[in-house]
Amino acid sequence: MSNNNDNHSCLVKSYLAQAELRSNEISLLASLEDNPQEFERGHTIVGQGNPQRKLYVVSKGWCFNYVHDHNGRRQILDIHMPGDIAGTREVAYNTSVSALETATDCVLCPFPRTKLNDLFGNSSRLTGIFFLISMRRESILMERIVNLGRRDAFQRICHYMAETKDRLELLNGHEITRMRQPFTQAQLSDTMGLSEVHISRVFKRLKDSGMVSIDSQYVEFLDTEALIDAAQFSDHHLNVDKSWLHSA
Amino acid sequence: MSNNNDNHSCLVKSYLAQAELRSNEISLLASLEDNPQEFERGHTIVGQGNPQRKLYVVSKGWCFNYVHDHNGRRQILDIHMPGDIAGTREVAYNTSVSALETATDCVLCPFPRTKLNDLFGNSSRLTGIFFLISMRRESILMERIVNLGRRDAFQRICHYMAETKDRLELLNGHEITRMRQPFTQAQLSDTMGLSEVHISRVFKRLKDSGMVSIDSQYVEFLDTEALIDAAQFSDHHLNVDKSWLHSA
DNA sequence: CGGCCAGTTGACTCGCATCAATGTATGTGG
DNA sequence: CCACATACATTGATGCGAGTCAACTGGCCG
Repeated sequence: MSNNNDNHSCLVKSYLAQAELRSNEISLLASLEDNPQEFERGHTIVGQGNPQRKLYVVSKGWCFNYVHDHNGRRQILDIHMPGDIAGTREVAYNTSVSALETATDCVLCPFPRTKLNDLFGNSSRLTGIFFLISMRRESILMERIVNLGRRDAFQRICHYMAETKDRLELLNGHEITRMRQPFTQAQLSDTMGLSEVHISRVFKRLKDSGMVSIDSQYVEFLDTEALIDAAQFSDHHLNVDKSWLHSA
Repeated sequence: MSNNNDNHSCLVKSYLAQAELRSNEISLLASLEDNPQEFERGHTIVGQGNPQRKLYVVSKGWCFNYVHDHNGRRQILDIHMPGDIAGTREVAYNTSVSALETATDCVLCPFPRTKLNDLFGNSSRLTGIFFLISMRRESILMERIVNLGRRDAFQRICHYMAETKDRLELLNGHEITRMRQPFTQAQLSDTMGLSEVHISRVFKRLKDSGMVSIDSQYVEFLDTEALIDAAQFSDHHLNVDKSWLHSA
Protein backbone atom coordinates (compact mmCIF):
# COMPACT_ATOMS: atom_id res chain seq x y z
CA MET A 1 0.00 0.00 0.00
CA SER A 2 2.32 2.68 1.21
CA ASN A 3 4.91 1.48 -1.24
CA ASN A 4 2.64 2.41 -4.14
CA ASN A 5 1.66 5.66 -2.57
CA ASP A 6 3.39 8.73 -3.95
CA ASN A 7 2.21 10.79 -1.04
CA HIS A 8 4.99 10.02 1.41
CA SER A 9 7.30 7.52 -0.15
CA CYS A 10 10.48 9.54 -0.57
CA LEU A 11 12.14 7.36 1.99
CA VAL A 12 11.26 4.13 0.23
CA LYS A 13 12.31 5.66 -3.06
CA SER A 14 15.69 6.69 -1.74
CA TYR A 15 16.28 3.23 -0.30
CA LEU A 16 15.08 1.52 -3.47
CA ALA A 17 17.64 3.59 -5.34
CA GLN A 18 20.29 1.86 -3.24
CA ALA A 19 19.18 -1.77 -3.64
CA GLU A 20 16.35 -4.06 -4.59
CA LEU A 21 14.25 -4.71 -1.56
CA ARG A 22 11.98 -7.56 -0.57
CA SER A 23 8.38 -6.83 0.26
CA ASN A 24 8.85 -7.24 4.00
CA GLU A 25 11.72 -4.76 3.85
CA ILE A 26 9.58 -2.31 1.92
CA SER A 27 6.78 -2.59 4.41
CA LEU A 28 9.19 -2.10 7.30
CA LEU A 29 10.40 1.10 5.65
CA ALA A 30 6.92 2.22 4.78
CA SER A 31 5.82 1.71 8.37
CA LEU A 32 8.22 4.46 9.37
CA GLU A 33 5.94 6.87 7.53
CA ASP A 34 2.73 5.67 9.16
CA ASN A 35 2.22 8.81 11.13
CA PRO A 36 2.59 11.92 8.94
CA GLN A 37 2.24 15.27 10.68
CA GLU A 38 2.22 18.77 9.29
CA PHE A 39 4.36 21.57 10.68
CA GLU A 40 4.57 25.20 9.71
CA ARG A 41 7.73 26.96 8.65
CA GLY A 42 9.71 28.18 11.65
CA HIS A 43 8.32 25.60 14.04
CA THR A 44 10.62 24.06 16.64
CA ILE A 45 10.02 20.31 16.65
CA VAL A 46 12.57 19.46 19.31
CA GLY A 47 14.34 21.88 21.64
CA GLN A 48 18.00 21.61 22.48
CA GLY A 49 18.39 19.54 25.65
CA ASN A 50 14.83 18.22 25.56
CA PRO A 51 14.11 14.54 26.21
CA GLN A 52 14.05 13.00 22.81
CA ARG A 53 13.36 9.47 21.68
CA LYS A 54 11.97 9.95 18.22
CA LEU A 55 13.30 10.12 14.72
CA TYR A 56 11.53 11.94 11.90
CA VAL A 57 11.21 10.88 8.31
CA VAL A 58 11.07 14.02 6.20
CA SER A 59 8.25 13.51 3.72
CA LYS A 60 7.92 17.10 2.55
CA GLY A 61 9.86 20.30 3.06
CA TRP A 62 13.20 21.19 4.59
CA CYS A 63 14.23 21.19 8.22
CA PHE A 64 17.49 21.51 10.10
CA ASN A 65 19.28 20.76 13.35
CA TYR A 66 21.15 23.44 15.26
CA VAL A 67 22.80 24.18 18.59
CA HIS A 68 23.12 27.55 20.27
CA ASP A 69 26.04 28.68 22.37
CA HIS A 70 26.18 30.83 25.48
CA ASN A 71 26.41 34.08 23.54
CA GLY A 72 23.08 33.59 21.81
CA ARG A 73 24.65 32.73 18.48
CA ARG A 74 23.85 29.47 16.86
CA GLN A 75 25.33 26.92 14.51
CA ILE A 76 23.21 24.95 12.08
CA LEU A 77 24.37 21.35 11.64
CA ASP A 78 22.33 19.05 9.37
CA ILE A 79 20.08 20.25 6.61
CA HIS A 80 17.35 17.68 5.93
CA MET A 81 15.44 17.30 2.69
CA PRO A 82 12.64 14.88 1.70
CA GLY A 83 13.72 11.26 2.05
CA ASP A 84 16.13 12.06 4.86
CA ILE A 85 15.70 10.87 8.42
CA ALA A 86 16.18 13.58 11.03
CA GLY A 87 17.32 12.81 14.54
CA THR A 88 19.52 9.82 13.72
CA ARG A 89 22.42 11.16 15.72
CA GLU A 90 20.20 11.91 18.68
CA VAL A 91 19.23 8.27 19.22
CA ALA A 92 22.49 7.86 21.11
CA TYR A 93 21.34 10.25 23.83
CA ASN A 94 18.39 10.65 26.13
CA THR A 95 18.30 14.39 25.76
CA SER A 96 18.73 15.99 22.41
CA VAL A 97 22.15 17.42 21.64
CA SER A 98 20.67 19.72 19.02
CA ALA A 99 17.35 21.36 18.26
CA LEU A 100 15.21 20.51 15.23
CA GLU A 101 13.37 23.25 13.37
CA THR A 102 11.47 23.54 10.10
CA ALA A 103 12.79 25.80 7.35
CA THR A 104 9.63 25.46 5.23
CA ASP A 105 6.20 24.02 5.82
CA CYS A 106 6.88 20.34 6.36
CA VAL A 107 5.33 16.91 6.57
CA LEU A 108 7.32 14.84 9.04
CA CYS A 109 6.68 11.27 10.18
CA PRO A 110 7.88 10.62 13.71
CA PHE A 111 8.74 7.12 14.88
CA PRO A 112 10.31 5.91 18.13
CA ARG A 113 13.98 5.04 18.21
CA THR A 114 13.12 1.53 19.46
CA LYS A 115 11.87 0.90 15.94
CA LEU A 116 15.54 0.69 14.98
CA ASN A 117 15.68 -2.57 16.91
CA ASP A 118 13.29 -4.01 14.31
CA LEU A 119 15.56 -2.74 11.60
CA PHE A 120 18.71 -4.20 13.13
CA GLY A 121 16.96 -7.46 13.93
CA ASN A 122 14.99 -8.15 10.76
CA SER A 123 17.10 -7.18 7.78
CA SER A 124 20.85 -7.02 7.69
CA ARG A 125 20.66 -5.57 4.21
CA LEU A 126 18.37 -2.75 5.27
CA THR A 127 20.60 -2.21 8.27
CA GLY A 128 23.57 -1.93 5.95
CA ILE A 129 21.86 0.60 3.72
CA PHE A 130 20.71 2.58 6.72
CA PHE A 131 24.29 2.61 7.93
CA LEU A 132 25.68 3.67 4.58
CA ILE A 133 23.17 6.49 4.33
CA SER A 134 24.27 7.60 7.79
CA MET A 135 27.85 7.64 6.57
CA ARG A 136 26.78 9.73 3.60
CA ARG A 137 25.14 12.24 5.91
CA GLU A 138 28.31 12.30 7.96
CA SER A 139 30.38 12.90 4.82
CA ILE A 140 28.24 15.90 3.98
CA LEU A 141 29.07 17.22 7.43
CA MET A 142 32.76 16.54 6.84
CA GLU A 143 32.57 18.76 3.81
CA ARG A 144 31.11 21.41 6.04
CA ILE A 145 34.08 21.10 8.37
CA VAL A 146 36.38 21.68 5.43
CA ASN A 147 34.21 24.60 4.43
CA LEU A 148 34.37 26.20 7.84
CA GLY A 149 38.00 25.44 8.49
CA ARG A 150 39.67 26.12 5.18
CA ARG A 151 37.49 28.05 2.77
CA ASP A 152 36.60 31.74 2.66
CA ALA A 153 33.09 33.14 2.62
CA PHE A 154 32.76 33.19 -1.16
CA GLN A 155 33.85 29.58 -1.52
CA ARG A 156 31.57 28.47 1.29
CA ILE A 157 28.52 29.88 -0.37
CA CYS A 158 29.49 28.51 -3.78
CA HIS A 159 29.95 25.12 -2.17
CA TYR A 160 26.57 25.27 -0.50
CA MET A 161 24.89 26.14 -3.79
CA ALA A 162 26.66 23.38 -5.71
CA GLU A 163 26.01 20.75 -3.09
CA THR A 164 22.37 21.65 -2.64
CA LYS A 165 21.88 21.50 -6.40
CA ASP A 166 23.43 18.04 -6.51
CA ARG A 167 21.39 16.74 -3.60
CA LEU A 168 18.19 17.93 -5.21
CA GLU A 169 19.15 16.39 -8.53
CA LEU A 170 19.78 13.03 -6.89
CA LEU A 171 16.47 13.36 -5.08
CA ASN A 172 14.52 14.23 -8.20
CA GLY A 173 16.39 11.94 -10.55
CA HIS A 174 17.08 14.62 -13.16
CA GLU A 175 19.16 17.74 -13.69
CA ILE A 176 17.89 21.11 -12.60
CA THR A 177 18.85 24.64 -13.57
CA ARG A 178 16.75 26.34 -10.95
CA MET A 179 15.94 25.52 -7.35
CA ARG A 180 14.15 26.79 -4.33
CA GLN A 181 16.56 27.86 -1.61
CA PRO A 182 14.32 28.47 1.40
CA PHE A 183 16.86 29.61 3.97
CA THR A 184 17.03 33.23 5.02
CA GLN A 185 20.40 34.93 4.98
CA ALA A 186 20.41 34.77 8.77
CA GLN A 187 19.96 31.01 8.63
CA LEU A 188 22.67 30.67 6.02
CA SER A 189 25.01 32.70 8.18
CA ASP A 190 24.39 30.28 11.04
CA THR A 191 25.12 27.40 8.69
CA MET A 192 28.36 28.80 7.35
CA GLY A 193 29.78 30.48 10.41
CA LEU A 194 29.46 33.98 8.98
CA SER A 195 27.52 37.09 9.85
CA GLU A 196 24.20 37.91 8.28
CA VAL A 197 25.62 41.07 6.81
CA HIS A 198 28.50 39.29 5.16
CA ILE A 199 26.17 36.79 3.50
CA SER A 200 24.39 39.69 1.88
CA ARG A 201 27.64 41.12 0.54
CA VAL A 202 28.87 37.80 -0.81
CA PHE A 203 25.49 37.16 -2.44
CA LYS A 204 25.99 40.39 -4.29
CA ARG A 205 29.45 39.36 -5.47
CA LEU A 206 28.07 35.99 -6.47
CA LYS A 207 25.31 37.53 -8.57
CA ASP A 208 27.78 39.98 -10.13
CA SER A 209 30.02 37.05 -11.06
CA GLY A 210 27.30 35.74 -13.36
CA MET A 211 27.43 32.19 -12.00
CA VAL A 212 23.94 32.28 -10.54
CA SER A 213 21.01 34.61 -10.32
CA ILE A 214 19.16 34.86 -7.06
CA ASP A 215 15.59 36.04 -6.86
CA SER A 216 13.92 35.85 -3.48
CA GLN A 217 13.80 32.14 -2.59
CA TYR A 218 14.89 30.93 -6.02
CA VAL A 219 18.36 30.33 -7.41
CA GLU A 220 19.05 29.92 -11.10
CA PHE A 221 22.27 28.33 -12.22
CA LEU A 222 23.86 30.21 -15.10
CA ASP A 223 27.37 28.76 -15.11
CA THR A 224 27.49 25.58 -13.06
CA GLU A 225 31.01 24.73 -14.08
CA ALA A 226 32.41 28.00 -12.84
CA LEU A 227 30.45 27.53 -9.63
CA ILE A 228 31.80 24.03 -9.01
CA ASP A 229 35.26 25.29 -9.78
CA ALA A 230 35.06 28.22 -7.41
CA ALA A 231 33.70 25.95 -4.69
CA GLN A 232 36.22 23.17 -5.25
CA PHE A 233 33.12 21.01 -5.15
CA SER A 234 33.17 17.27 -5.73
CA ASP A 235 30.11 15.06 -5.70
CA HIS A 236 32.13 12.04 -4.65
CA HIS A 237 30.70 11.92 -1.14
CA LEU A 238 27.08 12.04 -2.32
CA ASN A 239 27.12 8.70 -4.12
CA VAL A 240 27.51 5.68 -1.88
CA ASP A 241 28.67 2.23 -2.94
CA LYS A 242 26.49 -0.52 -1.50
CA SER A 243 27.64 -3.33 -3.77
CA TRP A 244 29.56 -5.04 -1.00
CA LEU A 245 26.54 -5.50 1.28
CA HIS A 246 25.17 -9.00 1.58
CA SER A 247 21.68 -9.40 0.20
CA ALA A 248 20.61 -11.72 3.02
CA MET B 1 41.34 -15.78 24.71
CA SER B 2 41.53 -12.37 23.15
CA ASN B 3 38.96 -11.15 25.64
CA ASN B 4 41.41 -11.85 28.43
CA ASN B 5 44.32 -10.46 26.52
CA ASP B 6 45.36 -6.95 27.45
CA ASN B 7 47.56 -6.66 24.41
CA HIS B 8 44.99 -5.41 21.92
CA SER B 9 41.64 -5.40 23.58
CA CYS B 10 40.80 -1.71 23.74
CA LEU B 11 38.02 -2.31 21.28
CA VAL B 12 36.46 -5.12 23.28
CA LYS B 13 36.85 -3.06 26.44
CA SER B 14 35.12 -0.08 24.96
CA TYR B 15 32.25 -2.25 23.73
CA LEU B 16 31.99 -4.08 27.03
CA ALA B 17 31.66 -0.70 28.68
CA GLN B 18 28.48 -0.27 26.64
CA ALA B 19 26.76 -3.60 27.31
CA GLU B 20 27.22 -7.14 28.47
CA LEU B 21 28.22 -9.31 25.56
CA ARG B 22 27.84 -12.98 24.84
CA SER B 23 30.91 -15.02 24.06
CA ASN B 24 30.20 -15.24 20.34
CA GLU B 25 29.86 -11.46 20.26
CA ILE B 26 33.14 -11.05 22.08
CA SER B 27 34.92 -13.35 19.68
CA LEU B 28 33.46 -11.52 16.69
CA LEU B 29 34.82 -8.26 18.09
CA ALA B 30 38.15 -9.81 18.99
CA SER B 31 38.49 -11.19 15.48
CA LEU B 32 38.66 -7.61 14.23
CA GLU B 33 42.01 -7.35 15.97
CA ASP B 34 43.45 -10.52 14.50
CA ASN B 35 45.95 -8.75 12.35
CA PRO B 36 47.90 -6.13 14.33
CA GLN B 37 50.41 -4.07 12.38
CA GLU B 38 52.90 -1.47 13.54
CA PHE B 39 53.27 1.93 11.91
CA GLU B 40 55.67 4.74 12.65
CA ARG B 41 54.65 8.27 13.50
CA GLY B 42 54.00 10.33 10.36
CA HIS B 43 53.13 7.35 8.20
CA THR B 44 50.34 7.65 5.64
CA ILE B 45 48.16 4.55 5.89
CA VAL B 46 45.66 5.52 3.22
CA GLY B 47 46.02 8.32 0.70
CA GLN B 48 43.16 10.63 -0.23
CA GLY B 49 41.36 9.20 -3.25
CA ASN B 50 43.00 5.79 -3.00
CA PRO B 51 40.97 2.63 -3.40
CA GLN B 52 40.03 1.68 0.11
CA ARG B 53 38.09 -1.25 1.48
CA LYS B 54 39.52 -1.64 4.94
CA LEU B 55 38.79 -0.38 8.39
CA TYR B 56 41.39 -0.11 11.14
CA VAL B 57 40.98 -0.86 14.79
CA VAL B 58 43.32 1.44 16.68
CA SER B 59 45.07 -0.72 19.28
CA LYS B 60 47.81 1.71 20.23
CA GLY B 61 48.64 5.31 19.45
CA TRP B 62 46.80 8.18 17.79
CA CYS B 63 45.97 8.65 14.14
CA PHE B 64 43.79 11.01 12.15
CA ASN B 65 41.88 11.51 8.90
CA TYR B 66 42.34 14.60 6.79
CA VAL B 67 41.58 16.06 3.38
CA HIS B 68 43.65 18.58 1.48
CA ASP B 69 42.29 21.28 -0.78
CA HIS B 70 43.60 22.72 -4.01
CA ASN B 71 45.75 25.32 -2.29
CA GLY B 72 47.85 22.79 -0.46
CA ARG B 73 46.20 23.49 2.89
CA ARG B 74 44.55 20.71 4.73
CA GLN B 75 41.77 20.05 7.20
CA ILE B 76 42.00 17.33 9.80
CA LEU B 77 38.69 15.56 10.44
CA ASP B 78 38.60 12.64 12.91
CA ILE B 79 41.14 12.13 15.65
CA HIS B 80 41.34 8.44 16.56
CA MET B 81 42.55 7.06 19.86
CA PRO B 82 42.90 3.45 21.08
CA GLY B 83 39.60 1.58 20.95
CA ASP B 84 38.34 3.62 18.01
CA ILE B 85 37.73 2.24 14.56
CA ALA B 86 39.20 4.35 11.77
CA GLY B 87 37.74 4.34 8.29
CA THR B 88 34.11 3.78 9.25
CA ARG B 89 32.88 6.61 7.09
CA GLU B 90 34.93 5.44 4.15
CA VAL B 91 33.08 2.11 3.86
CA ALA B 92 30.40 3.93 1.91
CA TYR B 93 32.83 4.68 -0.92
CA ASN B 94 35.18 2.77 -3.16
CA THR B 95 37.85 5.43 -3.05
CA SER B 96 38.73 7.09 0.19
CA VAL B 97 37.29 10.56 0.77
CA SER B 98 40.02 11.35 3.29
CA ALA B 99 43.57 10.28 4.02
CA LEU B 100 44.59 8.39 7.16
CA GLU B 101 47.88 9.20 8.88
CA THR B 102 49.53 8.32 12.18
CA ALA B 103 50.23 11.03 14.74
CA THR B 104 52.31 8.74 16.95
CA ASP B 105 53.78 5.30 16.56
CA CYS B 106 50.73 3.08 16.24
CA VAL B 107 49.45 -0.47 16.29
CA LEU B 108 46.52 -0.75 13.91
CA CYS B 109 44.47 -3.83 13.03
CA PRO B 110 43.07 -3.69 9.50
CA PHE B 111 39.99 -5.69 8.56
CA PRO B 112 37.93 -5.68 5.34
CA ARG B 113 34.66 -3.79 5.21
CA THR B 114 32.83 -6.96 4.22
CA LYS B 115 33.38 -8.05 7.82
CA LEU B 116 30.61 -5.61 8.68
CA ASN B 117 28.21 -7.99 6.97
CA ASP B 118 28.99 -10.50 9.72
CA LEU B 119 28.32 -7.83 12.27
CA PHE B 120 24.99 -6.80 10.76
CA GLY B 121 23.98 -10.42 10.22
CA ASN B 122 25.02 -12.05 13.47
CA SER B 123 24.23 -9.72 16.33
CA SER B 124 21.64 -6.99 16.30
CA ARG B 125 22.86 -5.87 19.69
CA LEU B 126 26.44 -5.47 18.52
CA THR B 127 25.12 -3.74 15.41
CA GLY B 128 23.24 -1.35 17.64
CA ILE B 129 26.28 -0.57 19.75
CA PHE B 130 28.40 -0.14 16.65
CA PHE B 131 25.82 2.27 15.35
CA LEU B 132 25.64 4.22 18.60
CA ILE B 133 29.41 4.53 18.72
CA SER B 134 29.31 5.86 15.17
CA MET B 135 26.78 8.45 16.28
CA ARG B 136 29.08 9.40 19.15
CA ARG B 137 31.94 9.92 16.73
CA GLU B 138 29.64 12.02 14.60
CA SER B 139 28.64 14.08 17.63
CA ILE B 140 32.29 14.81 18.33
CA LEU B 141 32.52 16.11 14.79
CA MET B 142 29.40 18.22 15.31
CA GLU B 143 31.16 19.87 18.21
CA ARG B 144 33.99 20.63 15.85
CA ILE B 145 31.58 22.29 13.46
CA VAL B 146 30.40 24.51 16.31
CA ASN B 147 34.02 25.16 17.17
CA LEU B 148 34.93 26.19 13.66
CA GLY B 149 31.76 28.12 12.96
CA ARG B 150 31.12 29.97 16.18
CA ARG B 151 34.08 30.01 18.52
CA ASP B 152 37.27 32.06 18.41
CA ALA B 153 40.78 30.65 18.46
CA PHE B 154 41.14 30.71 22.22
CA GLN B 155 37.87 28.87 22.80
CA ARG B 156 38.68 26.33 20.11
CA ILE B 157 41.90 25.34 21.77
CA CYS B 158 40.34 25.24 25.24
CA HIS B 159 37.61 23.02 23.84
CA TYR B 160 40.11 20.70 22.24
CA MET B 161 42.00 20.37 25.50
CA ALA B 162 38.88 19.73 27.55
CA GLU B 163 37.45 17.22 25.11
CA THR B 164 40.70 15.32 24.71
CA LYS B 165 41.05 15.11 28.49
CA ASP B 166 37.53 13.71 28.77
CA ARG B 167 38.02 11.16 26.03
CA LEU B 168 41.21 9.91 27.64
CA GLU B 169 39.52 9.68 31.02
CA LEU B 170 36.70 7.60 29.57
CA LEU B 171 39.26 5.44 27.82
CA ASN B 172 41.36 4.92 30.94
CA GLY B 173 38.50 4.72 33.38
CA HIS B 174 39.92 7.29 35.81
CA GLU B 175 40.59 11.00 36.09
CA ILE B 176 43.81 12.48 34.82
CA THR B 177 45.59 15.75 35.54
CA ARG B 178 48.23 15.36 32.86
CA MET B 179 48.12 13.96 29.34
CA ARG B 180 50.23 13.47 26.30
CA GLN B 181 49.16 15.73 23.45
CA PRO B 182 51.12 14.41 20.47
CA PHE B 183 50.03 16.83 17.76
CA THR B 184 52.39 19.48 16.49
CA GLN B 185 51.12 23.03 16.33
CA ALA B 186 50.92 22.68 12.56
CA GLN B 187 48.62 19.67 12.93
CA LEU B 188 46.51 21.47 15.50
CA SER B 189 46.18 24.41 13.15
CA ASP B 190 44.87 22.04 10.48
CA THR B 191 42.41 20.63 12.98
CA MET B 192 41.06 23.96 14.14
CA GLY B 193 41.15 25.97 10.95
CA LEU B 194 43.81 28.37 12.16
CA SER B 195 47.35 29.24 11.15
CA GLU B 196 50.34 27.60 12.75
CA VAL B 197 51.54 30.95 14.00
CA HIS B 198 48.27 31.76 15.67
CA ILE B 199 48.25 28.44 17.54
CA SER B 200 51.57 29.41 19.04
CA ARG B 201 50.25 32.78 20.17
CA VAL B 202 47.11 31.31 21.70
CA PHE B 203 49.15 28.63 23.45
CA LYS B 204 51.07 31.42 25.10
CA ARG B 205 47.89 33.15 26.22
CA LEU B 206 46.58 29.82 27.48
CA LYS B 207 49.68 29.16 29.53
CA ASP B 208 49.64 32.73 30.86
CA SER B 209 46.04 32.23 31.92
CA GLY B 210 47.16 29.55 34.37
CA MET B 211 44.57 27.01 33.26
CA VAL B 212 47.12 24.57 31.88
CA SER B 213 50.85 24.22 31.58
CA ILE B 214 52.26 22.91 28.35
CA ASP B 215 55.65 21.30 28.16
CA SER B 216 56.64 19.81 24.84
CA GLN B 217 54.17 16.98 24.22
CA TYR B 218 52.62 17.07 27.68
CA VAL B 219 49.73 19.12 29.01
CA GLU B 220 49.05 19.52 32.72
CA PHE B 221 45.64 20.68 33.84
CA LEU B 222 45.88 23.31 36.55
CA ASP B 223 42.34 24.70 36.56
CA THR B 224 40.00 22.37 34.72
CA GLU B 225 36.89 24.25 35.70
CA ALA B 226 38.10 27.49 34.22
CA LEU B 227 39.12 25.59 31.10
CA ILE B 228 35.72 23.97 30.67
CA ASP B 229 34.09 27.31 31.26
CA ALA B 230 36.21 29.14 28.73
CA ALA B 231 35.56 26.38 26.19
CA GLN B 232 31.83 26.16 26.85
CA PHE B 233 32.56 22.46 26.98
CA SER B 234 29.96 19.84 27.82
CA ASP B 235 30.63 16.12 27.99
CA HIS B 236 27.06 15.29 27.07
CA HIS B 237 27.91 13.99 23.61
CA LEU B 238 30.64 11.65 24.88
CA ASN B 239 28.33 9.39 26.89
CA VAL B 240 25.89 7.35 24.86
CA ASP B 241 22.69 5.74 26.11
CA LYS B 242 22.32 2.17 24.91
CA SER B 243 19.61 1.09 27.32
CA TRP B 244 16.94 0.99 24.62
CA LEU B 245 18.75 -1.57 22.46
CA HIS B 246 17.29 -5.05 22.40
CA SER B 247 19.59 -7.65 23.83
CA ALA B 248 18.68 -10.25 21.23
C1' DC C 1 -1.56 53.44 7.77
C1' DG C 2 2.05 51.56 10.95
C1' DG C 3 4.74 47.62 12.22
C1' DC C 4 7.47 43.81 11.23
C1' DC C 5 10.72 41.08 8.76
C1' DA C 6 14.44 40.32 5.40
C1' DG C 7 17.84 42.32 3.03
C1' DT C 8 21.21 46.14 1.72
C1' DT C 9 24.80 49.49 2.39
C1' DG C 10 28.43 52.29 4.73
C1' DA C 11 31.83 53.31 8.41
C1' DC C 12 34.67 51.43 11.49
C1' DT C 13 37.04 47.75 14.16
C1' DC C 14 39.42 43.58 15.11
C1' DG C 15 40.85 38.79 14.87
C1' DC C 16 43.56 36.18 12.44
C1' DA C 17 46.55 35.29 8.13
C1' DT C 18 50.73 36.11 6.04
C1' DC C 19 55.56 36.99 5.59
C1' DA C 20 59.79 36.91 7.52
C1' DA C 21 63.28 36.52 10.97
C1' DT C 22 64.90 34.16 14.95
C1' DG C 23 65.20 30.63 18.57
C1' DT C 24 65.82 25.93 20.26
C1' DA C 25 66.21 21.26 20.20
C1' DT C 26 67.63 17.01 18.08
C1' DG C 27 70.02 14.50 14.66
C1' DT C 28 73.97 13.34 11.42
C1' DG C 29 78.20 12.86 9.05
C1' DG C 30 83.20 14.13 8.82
C1' DC D 1 83.51 17.28 18.96
C1' DC D 2 82.28 20.57 15.65
C1' DA D 3 79.68 22.13 11.33
C1' DC D 4 75.57 21.77 9.37
C1' DA D 5 70.75 20.36 8.50
C1' DT D 6 66.05 19.58 9.86
C1' DA D 7 61.91 20.08 12.55
C1' DC D 8 59.21 22.66 15.45
C1' DA D 9 58.08 26.80 18.03
C1' DT D 10 58.26 31.88 18.93
C1' DT D 11 57.96 36.76 17.88
C1' DG D 12 57.18 41.09 15.28
C1' DA D 13 55.33 43.88 11.40
C1' DT D 14 51.73 44.50 8.29
C1' DG D 15 47.38 43.74 5.79
C1' DC D 16 42.99 41.79 4.79
C1' DG D 17 38.60 39.36 5.48
C1' DA D 18 34.88 39.35 8.10
C1' DG D 19 32.37 41.15 12.38
C1' DT D 20 29.80 44.83 14.47
C1' DC D 21 26.92 48.79 14.70
C1' DA D 22 23.71 51.50 12.60
C1' DA D 23 20.89 53.58 9.17
C1' DC D 24 17.92 52.67 5.50
C1' DT D 25 14.98 50.20 1.89
C1' DG D 26 11.33 47.36 0.28
C1' DG D 27 7.73 43.92 0.77
C1' DC D 28 4.04 42.04 3.32
C1' DC D 29 0.21 42.04 6.47
C1' DG D 30 -3.19 43.13 9.98
